[in-house]
Amino acid sequence: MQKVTNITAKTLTTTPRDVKHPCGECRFFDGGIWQPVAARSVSALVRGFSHRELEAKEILYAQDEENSGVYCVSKGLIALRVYHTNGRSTFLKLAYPGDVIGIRSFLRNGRHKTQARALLPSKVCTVAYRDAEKIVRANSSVLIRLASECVSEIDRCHDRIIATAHIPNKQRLADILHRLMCEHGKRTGDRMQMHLPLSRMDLADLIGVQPETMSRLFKKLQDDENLIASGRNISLLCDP
Amino acid sequence: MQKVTNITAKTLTTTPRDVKHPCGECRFFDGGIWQPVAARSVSALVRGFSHRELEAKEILYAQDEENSGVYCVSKGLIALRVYHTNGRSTFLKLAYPGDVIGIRSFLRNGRHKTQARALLPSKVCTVAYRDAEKIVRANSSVLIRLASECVSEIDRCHDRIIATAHIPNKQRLADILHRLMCEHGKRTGDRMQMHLPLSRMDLADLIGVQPETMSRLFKKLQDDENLIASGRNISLLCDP
DNA sequence: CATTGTCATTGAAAGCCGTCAATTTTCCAT
DNA sequence: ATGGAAAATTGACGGCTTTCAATGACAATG
Repeated sequence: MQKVTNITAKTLTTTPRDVKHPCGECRFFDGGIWQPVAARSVSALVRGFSHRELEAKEILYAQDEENSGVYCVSKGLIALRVYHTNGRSTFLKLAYPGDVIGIRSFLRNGRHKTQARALLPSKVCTVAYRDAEKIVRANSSVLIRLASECVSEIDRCHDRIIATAHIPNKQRLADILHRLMCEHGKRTGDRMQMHLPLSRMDLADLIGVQPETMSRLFKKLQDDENLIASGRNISLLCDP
Repeated sequence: MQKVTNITAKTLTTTPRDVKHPCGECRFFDGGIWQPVAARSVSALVRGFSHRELEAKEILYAQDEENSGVYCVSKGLIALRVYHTNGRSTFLKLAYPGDVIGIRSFLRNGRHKTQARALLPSKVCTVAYRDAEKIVRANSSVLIRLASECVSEIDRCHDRIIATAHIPNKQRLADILHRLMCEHGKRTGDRMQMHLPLSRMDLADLIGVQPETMSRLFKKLQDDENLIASGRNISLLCDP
């Protein structure tokens, strides 16, 4: 079993000690959560690893569901949202390819506090809880990267808290549309155009207003700024 | 040096290998960040450890200052706040005894994004960056607890984002006053009374409204609820 | 004691947002 | 293609918040 050291192990062999890293082909391999990892942990990674293709609107995990591992978005777009007992909901985060989600419930070994739903056809890679836990225990570098992700998440939360307190909703909507345009838009002349991946209600829950107010914010942006909106088709003037 | 294994090492000896844990006397020792820690890390803990007594209004660390370690509040009350370029500010957190602060800038080895200022005469224990970093590298259990702190912080941020979006400001102020009363109030008859550790402006920045609005919220609470306020002296009816 | 600056309060006007109700549009499955 | 359900829009109105300006309360300072 161990008599030959195979220097191409990473890409070719399948023996337990020399298996291929399951994220090796991923374009987020560098800078990803699972890399670097000790060679002896790669087999655990392989064991716990699984893909999942999601159609738009399909649910990756439900609120209050038990955590079953660490998820990494590899394609598409995932919405993280909390439903409240009074029927309302709050849109907490957009997870793009490369983003890791489910970390909180993984680290506390508890239930998801949010629902994760695909907004676009998506692909998500999962490392099952039991194996992820082993890997984290054996590789403190993975734990450091998980902690870094948490710190970044805290920063984003603070940014949102600050923006909610100090930036008018019209401006916040404009900022969000600009960011979405950068991710999803295509340039046509001096304008950018896209098909919004979010409904008006999603946007309302993201900013924290009622759907009626969201309609009115859109109208104002169409008057003041250089926005053209027809349903989910949006067009914006490019930056000055 | 190593010929006798001293089973009372933790409490008595002072040799490098058997030093006393600096947090041993602290009432937050159990459940604290630095416990348990490998015996060989205790000397690093001692080396990096320092107290600091703060008067009210004194600054523990300034915004944009380089992180110099991990701080643990042991007495008093610390306010974490962000100042914005336009002169406004946002009150991000109240740190009570037992709370650990400065984790974010420690984990990213960067600058503080917030200012930490004492609201009451306080005592803060610091583990200097260099030593804290060594201890974390050698004790993954410490890193796990740091990550747990981050997860809790994310939860608190989400709670605040949700409350901002869905709970009227008057109610949020009442909730905050109730929480403060639990920490700082003294019972007198069927009422609780306290000296507010926060100014009206602090409260305004905590809720995200202007000082004028905070005044009016106070007035409404005095009309509707059973609140009596005179300056920083506050009195509330106890829970039903 | 007077002064000064900060904090807190109050009033008035204007703007923004929530709610309710009605209507129109869009989306999806038949 | 078409009918029905869900999403989105619109109007009216009331309530809450901001802004600006002025005033009052208080503590520190000379």
